[in-house]
Amino acid sequence: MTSTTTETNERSAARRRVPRQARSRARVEAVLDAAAALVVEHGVEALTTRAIADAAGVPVASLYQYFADKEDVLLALADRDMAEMDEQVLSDLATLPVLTVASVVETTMRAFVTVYHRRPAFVEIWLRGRTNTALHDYGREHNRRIAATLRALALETGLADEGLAEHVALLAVEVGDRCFQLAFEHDAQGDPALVEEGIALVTAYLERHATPAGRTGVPQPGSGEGRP
Amino acid sequence: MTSTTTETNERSAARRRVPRQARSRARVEAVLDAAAALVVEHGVEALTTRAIADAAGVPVASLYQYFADKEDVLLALADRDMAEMDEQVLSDLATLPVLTVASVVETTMRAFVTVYHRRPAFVEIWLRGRTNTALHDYGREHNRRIAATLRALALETGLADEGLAEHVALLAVEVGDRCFQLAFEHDAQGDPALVEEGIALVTAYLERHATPAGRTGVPQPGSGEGRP
Amino acid sequence: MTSTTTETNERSAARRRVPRQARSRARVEAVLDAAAALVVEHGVEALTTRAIADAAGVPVASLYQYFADKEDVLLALADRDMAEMDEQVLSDLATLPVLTVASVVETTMRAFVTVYHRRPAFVEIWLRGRTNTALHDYGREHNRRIAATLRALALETGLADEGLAEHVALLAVEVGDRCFQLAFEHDAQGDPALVEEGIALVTAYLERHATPAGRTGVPQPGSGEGRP
Amino acid sequence: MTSTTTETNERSAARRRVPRQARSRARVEAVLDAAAALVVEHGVEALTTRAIADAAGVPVASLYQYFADKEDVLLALADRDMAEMDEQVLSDLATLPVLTVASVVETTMRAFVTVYHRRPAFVEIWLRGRTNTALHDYGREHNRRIAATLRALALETGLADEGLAEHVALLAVEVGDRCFQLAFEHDAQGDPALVEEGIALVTAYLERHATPAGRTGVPQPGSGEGRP
DNA sequence: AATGAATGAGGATTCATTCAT
DNA sequence: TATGAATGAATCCTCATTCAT
Repeated sequence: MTSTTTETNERSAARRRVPRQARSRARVEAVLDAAAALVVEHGVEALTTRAIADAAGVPVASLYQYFADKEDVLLALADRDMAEMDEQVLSDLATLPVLTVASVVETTMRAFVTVYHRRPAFVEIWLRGRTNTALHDYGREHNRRIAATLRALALETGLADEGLAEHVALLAVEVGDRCFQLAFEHDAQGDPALVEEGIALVTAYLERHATPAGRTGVPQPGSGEGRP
Repeated sequence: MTSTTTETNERSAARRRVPRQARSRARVEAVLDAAAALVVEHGVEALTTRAIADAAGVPVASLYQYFADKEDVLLALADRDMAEMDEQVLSDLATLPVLTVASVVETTMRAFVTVYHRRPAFVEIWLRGRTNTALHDYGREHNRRIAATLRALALETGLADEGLAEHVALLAVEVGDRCFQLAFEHDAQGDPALVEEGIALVTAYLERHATPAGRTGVPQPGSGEGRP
Repeated sequence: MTSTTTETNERSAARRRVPRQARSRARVEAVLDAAAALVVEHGVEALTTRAIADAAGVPVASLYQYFADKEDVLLALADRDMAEMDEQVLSDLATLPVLTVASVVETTMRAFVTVYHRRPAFVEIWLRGRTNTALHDYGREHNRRIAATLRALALETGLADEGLAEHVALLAVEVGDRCFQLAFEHDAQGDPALVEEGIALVTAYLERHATPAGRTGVPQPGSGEGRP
Repeated sequence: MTSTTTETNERSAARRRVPRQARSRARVEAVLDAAAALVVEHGVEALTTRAIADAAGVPVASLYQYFADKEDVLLALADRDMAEMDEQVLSDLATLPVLTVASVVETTMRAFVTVYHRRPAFVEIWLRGRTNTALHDYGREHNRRIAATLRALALETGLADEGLAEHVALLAVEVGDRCFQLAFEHDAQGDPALVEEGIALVTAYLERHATPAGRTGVPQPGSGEGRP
């Protein structure tokens, strides 16, 4: 299995006019942290460049040294947590001795919940901030990437065969995503009942597209010599 | 069975400060038509009071005679089409001689598609306009109402029993909604494959919560003395 | 002879999005007066919307009620004085018992000087403010109009015949304009010697394109029953 | 006759804080070439330090190593072409066997046209870029210098006598300049008719200030032992 | 009921220029 | 000499909404 998303999920190239490498690490992080705090407190819609700059203790103009524009800050924020999300999913899946559609779905979705719990800002940005167009698009795009990765995993391991269309995988991810949005809408911890139902829902759907082995289980591939 | 939503779907009471009766019918319709056209052409985000007023040929200030605020226009627009949606769903369901979870889900979802095809503005507002906070909330609320109605129908007809939790019904509706969002994202007619998958997905999920009769079928209740 | 410019010189229609009639006279004048004062004091380049608004005692937003944008204010300012300029030219020309190229040129150019003396802001805007693109364009356009009007006069009265090309008239006006720019560059009253030279220059040039009568003189047409 | 302008036309001393010698020739030229290209493509107003730096492939900060500030780049650009202009005028004038006011004016003005044709960037900067304050001032200043030089030539050769005031010479140059601005406003090649008229105009004016010999002709001074 | 007029309240960006290294 | 990084300082403009009439 490979990374959930290719590299740390690079945002649309066109957008990133600012050389990421060049960013002064510490200050950039300060800006992101400040933005995250503001988002948790007031929501994505209320975020303004001045608020971020003030909270981070940098001039507004410096924001534009590190980020292409305001939305780029938001996307960087999403990127940061999403990278962690990807890692969590990967490492959790790696612990499974036996893979089934059900166990993969459950493990993946619980990994999401784990990160949501750890990152309140991510809940605000990723689950509740979708009214922001940039985040909306980012969400679609990332879901597409996740779907592709998980589909690849399923094909590699034999949980599914080529008959598993890409749009089916995407639908599963999108739908799981919506379950989380619902579960975390008013509840910072996520309504457990809704999370359970979400897992059941996605599982039920994907089992329809699974191979017999996908339902009964296949051993974790390369158990022992997994790739870095 | 009763109306899919109670009355013509009253938007949050607090919002509607303007007496509906008082509205000068013709002008209100002109405003809504103008807004609908603008939304179809430029999307929900680009809608401004002045644009609406200009397009409708009324002074901006008059908008506030008919609507509480800008978002109220949007909601009225949604209401208008949503009422039609509810009717379509009801009448289509009424034609079913035998109800099953599968047939109810399919009929309902196809009724949605029918209206989406008929109302391009509705696609723009309801499926693509969710970046607007008011519409986002309206969507959640309406989905909740649809879920309640359909759940009531399922309980009445025996497709499901009391064990069918409200949040399960809501999840099904929300998830179906997401399928439509995906299907209509770039395609004004809706990607047929995604629609099919959506139907399959919701059906698979709800059959898990159905009674045996829900899977085999129950006769259309009161077949012969249909509702008004 | 007709008006120097058709109507009060309407600025490019495209620009004027704001209905002039609707403007609350007094406030608009206040804005223009404030802007004029600022221009005289700090020059055209230094003019900002906030400075204008503050000086006029109106909110910045109100500026946009009366004017399409910042440049529109400048153009309105130019319009105001230019209308006066046109009138001065017309009435001064009307007093000439006999018209010659020389007398028309001299009278016209002295009328300009008269208005420049009366309107310091006009000197700043019209003669020194040409670094502003909008004013630059306005200048070209107005010069074109003046040239057309004066050429028409020359043809009507026989000072010149059809051989007087439009671009010749324009060149004469543009060149006279440059003389004024030079004369008033550092001198609020205009360097008299340069003004004289300017008159001589334009006269010498246009006499090359004049009819014999244009050099010897023709009676003021309609002397006695002039047009309204 | 001496150089049209003293040395390579030194821009206002105060401005040039950067030692010319110190400039890394190649990079300086790269910057100027890049700036010239940008000016031709987007006009003077659109020029920014970053655009120049990017196009030239040097860091923005390095610009300040070679030039005092942004406008200094523009002025250096103007200088470069203006030096060529001066040379063209001088060499063209040197070919005249007989000097008259008319031939000097015509030769000079045609030399300008020659260079305008050769240097599109110069047209953009010198003729169309006058909305830039620095260039506006540079223009005035250079015209003054040209006027002084040509007046000196006229006095030396006897085309005019001491009665030819400096401001007369300046007016002639300024007015010729305006003719070019008009001729090249929309036409990269310059409207020939306007150029002709301009020559006629300036000639007609200066002949009023010429000596009889200025009208009939004087031999090219030192024909045979030209200047270095 | 209708509306012309007014405005409060921001908000995102751009850019030339300067230093510390 | 070269330059990556930082930033001070403004600026224009939009828009929803409210009154007085």
